[in-house]
Amino acid sequence: MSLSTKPLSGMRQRLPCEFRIEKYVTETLRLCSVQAGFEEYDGPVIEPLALFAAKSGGELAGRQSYCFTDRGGREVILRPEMTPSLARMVAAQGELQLPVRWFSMPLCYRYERPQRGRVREFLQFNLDVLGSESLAAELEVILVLQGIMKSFDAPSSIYRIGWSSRRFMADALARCGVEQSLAGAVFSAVDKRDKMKPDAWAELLLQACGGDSGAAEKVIALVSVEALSDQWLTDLMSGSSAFQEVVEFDELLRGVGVPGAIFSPGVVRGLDYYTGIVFELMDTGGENRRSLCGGGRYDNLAGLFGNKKISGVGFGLGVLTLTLFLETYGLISDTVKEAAAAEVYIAVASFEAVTGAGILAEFLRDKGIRVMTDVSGKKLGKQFSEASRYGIPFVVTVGSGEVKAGVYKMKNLSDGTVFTGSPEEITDRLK
RNA sequence: GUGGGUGUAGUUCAGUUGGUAGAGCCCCUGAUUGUGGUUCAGGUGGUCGCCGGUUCAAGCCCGGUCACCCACCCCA
Repeated sequence: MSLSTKPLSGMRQRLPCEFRIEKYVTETLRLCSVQAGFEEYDGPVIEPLALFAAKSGGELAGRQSYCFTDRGGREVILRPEMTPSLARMVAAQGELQLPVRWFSMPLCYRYERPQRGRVREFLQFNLDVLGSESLAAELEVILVLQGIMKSFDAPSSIYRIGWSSRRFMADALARCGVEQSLAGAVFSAVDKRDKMKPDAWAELLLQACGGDSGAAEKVIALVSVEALSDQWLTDLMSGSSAFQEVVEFDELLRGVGVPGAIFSPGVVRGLDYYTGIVFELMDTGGENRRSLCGGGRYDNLAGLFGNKKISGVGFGLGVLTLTLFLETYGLISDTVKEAAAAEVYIAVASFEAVTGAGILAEFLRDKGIRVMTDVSGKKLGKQFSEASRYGIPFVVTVGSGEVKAGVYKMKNLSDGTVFTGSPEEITDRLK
């Protein structure tokens, strides 16, 4: 029986032509982070199960995880996300000067059924500010997110950064008459609003409110609010400090100018550890309905590791979902997709010339030129085809005659012209 | 875990009421034995996902199974 030619379901392997695109995306993300003064970190792929059981969403550590018992009898998990590891790293650094701005590009694992934009092994870009309670941290993080979209030339018309606040919503729900014990269910119902038909959603919400139709109607009104200046809303929330914070944050966003950011009370996010401002980045078109990015403030994440209370704000961004988004809007240029593997191809006329070709290749490489030499041993015509297929613009032909004379012909494949000269002259020509 | 769809050449896909397995692209050879893209001529390549059933005869019908895709759940 022969082995399968496919990798395990949901595990990613990338051919060079695919990897090139991923690298372009990840390098752009890194550049944007570094530009805002963020530093890259990394953590272990395998973590103790308990690290996730405590704080992530319920399903994350349970049904949707790769977990097993290692040879030492420890319950371990292939990390489904990065934030708990980050919290531990920070908690362990007694001397760390806060705040810190860190980012990471970890491979994460979730055991769920693969679908579009969703696989079992995925890169999740993470960016966080830790140790600042100021709304300036939320602003900074959202500005980086906006900067990322700008770097990819994504116009603000094709995406939306919806934001809200957990604290505000908790307060607002109470004021709508939702019982405290039902708040979790109502949150989860609110989160589903965009995915359901209005009637069905209203029914679900009513259930979540424990059948209290008065409360349900108010929640519907709350979630439908589009402006913070809405009279009904300001009346409802008068005297609320959480609402005051939301208004303040809105002023910050307007002050700097973040056209993609829109206050959306319906945004609550699924992860349990978010406490304050939460936000997500959505594609406004129809093709990528999931959020590309989700984030927010968490106040007590490091609490797991002791008394130290560290507040943070950050987001996770799926590299694959982002890439799909960029591709559907044609934002990955042909120069990224078709980047040439080298600047010059050295065609070898006969095996006797291999040495000469190698010497020439080394000479050019020492000058910083990317050189591919033929290893196929096929006839020259085929070698030219090969160079052309790789998108390499120049071909230098090396045979025993050229080696003896020290003079080579270099053909420009785009216009067919031929340049003849010494290695130095060829170098100058290529520079 | 739930629901829907699709499995035919390396790839994208046709394949009529059941009657000899097809096309484009790719690849290989030649026209051109030291010069690519275009063109022309020719060629390689399939256990029709797998197992069973019906039939004189199955890519096609039936049952099962596996894989992949899409959606749900959850989330990036």
